[in-house]
Amino acid sequence: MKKRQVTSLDVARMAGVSQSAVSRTFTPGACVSEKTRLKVMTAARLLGYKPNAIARSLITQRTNMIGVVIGDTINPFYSEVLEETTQRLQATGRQVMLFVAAANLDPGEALPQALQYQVDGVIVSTAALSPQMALECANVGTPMVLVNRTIEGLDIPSVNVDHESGARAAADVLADAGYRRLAFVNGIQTSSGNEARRRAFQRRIAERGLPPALEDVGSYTYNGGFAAVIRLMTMTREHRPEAIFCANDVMALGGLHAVRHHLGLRVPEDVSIIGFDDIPEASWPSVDLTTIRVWPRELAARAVSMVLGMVESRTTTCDSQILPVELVVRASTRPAGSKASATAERVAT
Amino acid sequence: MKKRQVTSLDVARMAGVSQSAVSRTFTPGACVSEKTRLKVMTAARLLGYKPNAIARSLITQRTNMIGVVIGDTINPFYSEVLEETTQRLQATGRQVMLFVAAANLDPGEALPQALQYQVDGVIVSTAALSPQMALECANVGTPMVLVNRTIEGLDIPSVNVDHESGARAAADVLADAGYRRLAFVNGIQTSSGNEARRRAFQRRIAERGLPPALEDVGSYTYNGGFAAVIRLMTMTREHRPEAIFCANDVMALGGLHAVRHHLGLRVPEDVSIIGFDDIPEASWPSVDLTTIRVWPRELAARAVSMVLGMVESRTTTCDSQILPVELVVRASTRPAGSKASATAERVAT
DNA sequence: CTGAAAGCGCTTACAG
DNA sequence: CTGAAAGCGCTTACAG
Repeated sequence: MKKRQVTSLDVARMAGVSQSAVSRTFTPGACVSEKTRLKVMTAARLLGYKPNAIARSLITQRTNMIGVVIGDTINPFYSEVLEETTQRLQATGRQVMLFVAAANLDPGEALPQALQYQVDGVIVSTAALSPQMALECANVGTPMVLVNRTIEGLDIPSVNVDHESGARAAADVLADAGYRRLAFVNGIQTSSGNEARRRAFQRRIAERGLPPALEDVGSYTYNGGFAAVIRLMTMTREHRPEAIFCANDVMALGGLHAVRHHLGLRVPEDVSIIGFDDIPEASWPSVDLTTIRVWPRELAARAVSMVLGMVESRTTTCDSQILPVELVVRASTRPAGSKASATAERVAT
Repeated sequence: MKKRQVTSLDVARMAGVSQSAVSRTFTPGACVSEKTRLKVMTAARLLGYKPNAIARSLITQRTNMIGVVIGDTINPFYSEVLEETTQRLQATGRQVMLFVAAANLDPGEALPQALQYQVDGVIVSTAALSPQMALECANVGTPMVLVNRTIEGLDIPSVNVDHESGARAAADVLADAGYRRLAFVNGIQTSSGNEARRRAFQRRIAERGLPPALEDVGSYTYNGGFAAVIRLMTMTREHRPEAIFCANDVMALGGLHAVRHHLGLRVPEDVSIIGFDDIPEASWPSVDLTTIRVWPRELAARAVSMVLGMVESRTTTCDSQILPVELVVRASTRPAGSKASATAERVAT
């Protein structure tokens, strides 16, 4: 059923011009007389001709495709990153070649595949990513930008939220509320963002004179957070944390539900919970989660202009960026003293 | 910084064989002696050679790329469809070229773009899609499958959930509970899925001897559902609905929150609410939404095998499929009589 | 402004 | 099994 493609030669013959003339007509800014252009356009319309982007890519050495690899599409945070990335790329006439890394695992063949398809650049937004992959990319000279992560030892351009300020703000909120026994629920421990949050949180706690926070792992998922919080909350009374900071909102949501509906305890009376991301669900009245707000769409926007900038200027380097975050105090944490401030305060970064 | 590409010719020279030999080594199932293969592989490794998929596509007339156009990535339902689609496609060595249609609008240039890139097939999962676009696709002979929608007058293969049974089940639940004044919140009225649900709901209501349901529109979004339900619930007492069926869960969630937290009313005591999709949030204890469960991943899986089947067999037609749905009774609807059945009942389809 | 021609990097009959 | 050669559909110097 696949019909033979109509090519520029077909159009040329019908229009009575050379094949070059057809090509020029479809190349913005090429020299063609109005008369020729008209002949070509009518013939093209009649035949239903559309230039073959693959053939063009081969000769121009540019595909206008950007590889986008993403880890966890189910997390609303990454859904927004993906949507914004794609729309921005489309707006500039680029195509996105999408790769989803199974369950936050190393994207494996994604990068090599993308490179075989000669993508002009790559945006990687996935917790797990082996340095080898990244190196391979660098070797081919394909621009790459990391979203919300870095790779130790490699100087790859990235856009990150300010993990440290966010984690410090979380520590401060809990310390201000007078808690002493805190806990931290890791996402994926090999993720650079997780590490940044964990370290900054522990350090700030120490600065505030509190004992180190207990740790557990929730693999960045709802169920993982649910289970981790159950484990923490069923410890003996002397160990049980008074407040829990989860490395992302999805886990915090799981934890919140575990506490309220599975353990039958109250938040924040029995335990405070704080998340990271401020996904839409966090502000639902029935949830009302204290969290650290980030701007996923801004993250995406920066990443897109970074890759495109590198593609245009034929570089593989550019300055990394760090975006500010904002503490959003809601009802899942106990306020400092008696005055409950439910307003969002800007975090100095 | 972009280095000159390593080509098969470079490898051939280093290995001391013809360029054809190199090509054969990288073509599964081609005839190459073990000796040649070894020479080629070592040279390739040394040079870091990877076949250029674009050049290959041009000559083989097959890109192994599938275009995927999606409407609303933020809706968890479509996130799952997208994730499953992509992973399945990747698993067969295909690439996905992603298009996201802004805010459920007509994808516009998405299809033409995809066609210029010579995608082998297209999976379209977006509420709005102009028939012209679809026709254009058909004219090029590119296989296309629609997910959860159809196009009136065109016989394009599709995978749909059983909108009708689902809507009937919703009508029955509400009629069984003894309600008389019902309402339906449309998603997007130009969406075929919305129409199917609306019509089946109204028809079933009539069959049960109830007056027609009031209607409003919520554009398939949380805020849209929130606003629509507020409008419905602030009507005069004699018009105000006793139960509301929303065309998807996202709107139902908005509606639920509007009722509980904005209007300060109780669900289901003051009004029953029922959704469609059974997204993860619907089963959160604090939500507990009665809904119609569908299987987004199964939808995606079918769509993928349909396109791939057509690609393999060089057809553009295949049988459409309809997947069953299941009523999930939770706490947002009043049970029939006094015996609350909180278990899921299979809907006959 | 226009056309003839080379060439992007590959696959695949074809002849050996 | 192997190599020389044609050709996929385009862009772009080059000469006119």
